[in-house]
Order: sequence, then C-alpha cells, then structure tokens
Amino acid sequence: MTQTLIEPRRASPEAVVDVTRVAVSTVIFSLRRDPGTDRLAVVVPLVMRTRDPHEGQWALPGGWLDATESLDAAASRTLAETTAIAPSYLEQLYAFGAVDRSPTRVVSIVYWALVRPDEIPAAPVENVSWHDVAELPRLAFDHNHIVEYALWRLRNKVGYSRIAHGLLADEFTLAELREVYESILGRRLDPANFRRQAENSGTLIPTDRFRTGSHRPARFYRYNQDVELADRGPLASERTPENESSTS
Amino acid sequence: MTQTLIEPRRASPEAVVDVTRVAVSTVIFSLRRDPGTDRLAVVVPLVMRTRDPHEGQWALPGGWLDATESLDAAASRTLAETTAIAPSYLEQLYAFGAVDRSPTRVVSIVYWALVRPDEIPAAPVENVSWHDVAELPRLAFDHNHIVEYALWRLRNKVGYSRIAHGLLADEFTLAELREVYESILGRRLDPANFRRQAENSGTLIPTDRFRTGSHRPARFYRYNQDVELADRGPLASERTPENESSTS
DNA sequence: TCAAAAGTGTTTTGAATACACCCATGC
DNA sequence: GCATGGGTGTATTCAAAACACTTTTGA
Repeated sequence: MTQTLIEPRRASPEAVVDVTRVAVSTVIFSLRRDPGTDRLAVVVPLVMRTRDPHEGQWALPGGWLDATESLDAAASRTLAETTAIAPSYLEQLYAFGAVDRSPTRVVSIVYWALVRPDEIPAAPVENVSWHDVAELPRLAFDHNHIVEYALWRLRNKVGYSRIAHGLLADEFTLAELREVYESILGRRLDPANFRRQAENSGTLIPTDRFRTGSHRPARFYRYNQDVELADRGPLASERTPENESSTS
Repeated sequence: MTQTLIEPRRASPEAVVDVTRVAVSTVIFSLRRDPGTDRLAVVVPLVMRTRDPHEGQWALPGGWLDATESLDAAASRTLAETTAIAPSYLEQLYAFGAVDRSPTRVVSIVYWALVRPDEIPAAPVENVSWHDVAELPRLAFDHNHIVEYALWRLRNKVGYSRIAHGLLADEFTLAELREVYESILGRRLDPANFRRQAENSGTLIPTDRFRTGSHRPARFYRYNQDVELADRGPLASERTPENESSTS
C-alpha cells in the first residue's frame, strides 16, 4: 500500500517544464524502547524509494496531492497508506518549495504526526522501517532537513502543550509520562516536580487502577478529553472528521 | 504593479480539471495611528480584485508561484510588487488547501510580514488600501479566515520574541515600544514592569538621544542587531538574500 | 507651580527548581 | 528487613505583577 512519489498523469509532456506539482509528506513520530539500553527512543517510519529520483534511499512517507482532496485529507491518506493506523495528533508543519529540492519542481506540504506505540501494527509493512531520529541515514531530497525541523517543533511544543499524550496509551503512570518527556527533550526531569506540574495542569484524571511491579504500585491516569492536545488557534475549526483521532 | 490572481498559461485546456495551482499570498502587518482616537491600530494592505472570482472584493496581495522561484522568493516578489517596500520580517504562515476555497483548485502558501510604518510609501498604490484588522470587510476567498489566523500567530509570537521591533523605526522610546505591544495585544501594560522586562531582555541598546516633548524627555533605544527577531529553529538557515530585510 | 510622562523602588505572588524525606510493595 | 521506585513536604530562587513614589521637562 505504500505510495511513493511517481509521476502523475499529465495532459501533455510540454507542460512539464512549467508545472509545479504539490506533494504531501508526513513526519510520523512514535516511541520505541531500545532493547539494549532500555531507553525510549523517538522513531519515525521511512519508506525505501524504489525508483528515481533517489532510488534506494530512505524517504518520508508521502504522495501527490489529489485534485479532489484537502491537504489535511491527503496527509491522512498518506499516513494510513503507509502505516495503516490513524495518528493521535496531526498538524501541518511547513511548506517546502526550494527550486532545486527535486529534479522536477515539487512543493511539499509537510505534516507531522504522533502515533501511540501500541497502535503500530506488529506486522511490518513492505519497504517501511522505523528509524531512531538520533541515528538517521542520509535521506532522499531535503528530508533530513525536514525531520530536523519537525523535531525542533516537537521539542518546542512539548514544553507548552500536552502533545506528549499523543504518544501514550489511554492509561499511563506519571513515570511513563515523564519518560516520554525525557526522551523527547533529551534530559532527565525531577520526578517530584514533574508530578506537581502534571497534577496542576488540569488535564489528568486519576483512575483507581495501579501498575503493579516489583515495587510500590503506581497510579494509572487518563487524559481529560475536554482539553485539546494543543492550541491551534483559529485553525482548530478547520479540522475535518478524517483527521479526528481515536482520542475522541 | 499590483498582481492579482489571473489564470496562468497552461499547456492545454483539458488539463484544467486535473491541475492544482500554487499561489502565494502575504498578510502584511503594519501600524497606523487613528487620527480620531489617537490610538495605534494594526493594519493590513488589501488589493481590490478586478476580475472574477470575487471581482470587486478586497483580497490579500498575492500571485502565482513561478516555476523558477522559491516560495520565499515568491512571497518577497509579491510583497514588493504590492507595496514597493521590503518587510522587516517575513515568515511562512500556513498552506491553505481546502478543495472549495476557490472555484478552481488552488493551494495557497501564505506568508505574514511586518513593515515599519515609516517605510510605507506615502503615495498610494492603485487598487491597494490599508485596513484596520479590527474592522475588515468581507474578503475574497477564505482570506478573512487567513487574516484571523495570522493575527493569532502575531499575538502569540509577540509574547515570546521581539518581533514587535519589526514594526518600529531604528530608534524609539520605551513608551513607543510599549504602545506597539499594547496595540497588538489589545490591553494596557504597566510602564514600569514593561521597562524592566525590556531592559533585561538584552536586546535593547540605549542611545544618548532623547525624544523631547511637552514633558520629561524619553531616552531613545536601538535594537541589538546580533539578536534575531524570532527563533526560527533549523529553518533559519533557509533564509535567502532576497528575504533579508533592511534590519541587517 | 502644575500636569504629565519618564523612570525607580518595594512588596507580593506564583511557578520552577532542588532536594530531603516518607510510603508501599516484591523479594 | 531492604531495595526500589512511588509519592509528599519544604526551602530557595526567579520572574511577573501591582503600585507607591521620585524625577524632569513644557507650559
């Protein structure tokens, strides 16, 4: 089901030189526990390109914008075709349009998304593999640059919104939530202070269940679904049903 | 020199139904003192459309993306053609691509810019007029929505960056700077606290000159040019010479 | 001398931080 | 019991805010 960038049909070959095509790509973030270090790593799915340009290189999942679908819809479709899952968060990142970013003129509307690790299908998808963002290979086009920018946005936004929740299952302990923040920000957080901030945010609902382990049980929390993952301003009303996540 | 949205030449008429065209528009913010209330108002230049669709309605300045120019370059060109001035700040806002936002399929890459009032040419440009964003008429396409979103971004960004400086001349008093903030945020700020924040920001350089008026003279300040107007992350390196402002 | 804006000082509040310490469980 | 993470209490630091007060000018 993976759709890579191939030439769409066009009216006449002569038009090529003058035509700017619109592509949509998505940087899909998720988390994976490294079996070796036992630490959470931020990972993104990449697609192996099977044709030129950049055949044999890893690239962001994406495809051409259909004339009959909105940008958001195109991002959702792309994402579903690649990973077969609905993201818990999806937001437009940036439009990249340097003239020389591709052999032919392509403007890419790039989205970024968050996916809960438990929603990633166990069965691997052909030509797709998840990569630690800290150890990315050289990607096709300007995709290294794009991932770098998406990471910057993720790290910024995690500081003033609750998007980290988009990477967690419905119920989670405060230690698990803290670990998400730590893996994204790349530094340790004080458990006591983190707990207070989380509790005072008004977005967490304590449950009656506890995670039992080898030590004192930790309370499970849920999210207050009334609170948006992030303030998107006047854009929030633009959301279409296909972008609504399983959060709701 | 005002360029409005007209049909670009295309290879063959049959291609129309399948072609998605890319336009670039810019929300250009500036400030104007209302002669009546003597208060600063946030204003944007609008262009009267002289042909369908939406003939006779005001619209954001914009034009089609040339196949040989980057998105940033297209925004700069558009802006220069409309206002004949270089903005002190220019940043991509959002890509709008709803299917029904125009009779034909158009994806608009929208930028937002800041312009110093003293850089606006006194001679009016044909079909262009500046409007108070608080009293906008019904605009063409989804441009009301776009301006609303741009305003939201401006108000957000003014809180954690020094972009307000992009609306002021080289030298200014703290009262003038404070008035810019007040007009953007729509609320009064404490002069004493504002002064302290401004002085501690490390971005202001006091001069030896003073604004004399009917009362105690106020010191002029300049900006520390070493500090960027806003942290644009990894995107900062993307800036091309044509986007560099007169700030540098 | 007075009005008005420039500029300083002081107090309070609240959030972020650091860190000491108690609690509850499996082993 | 004791190791280990869960969870609480508290002191410190820092910035934002509120507001009283002094300074300097033109009229």
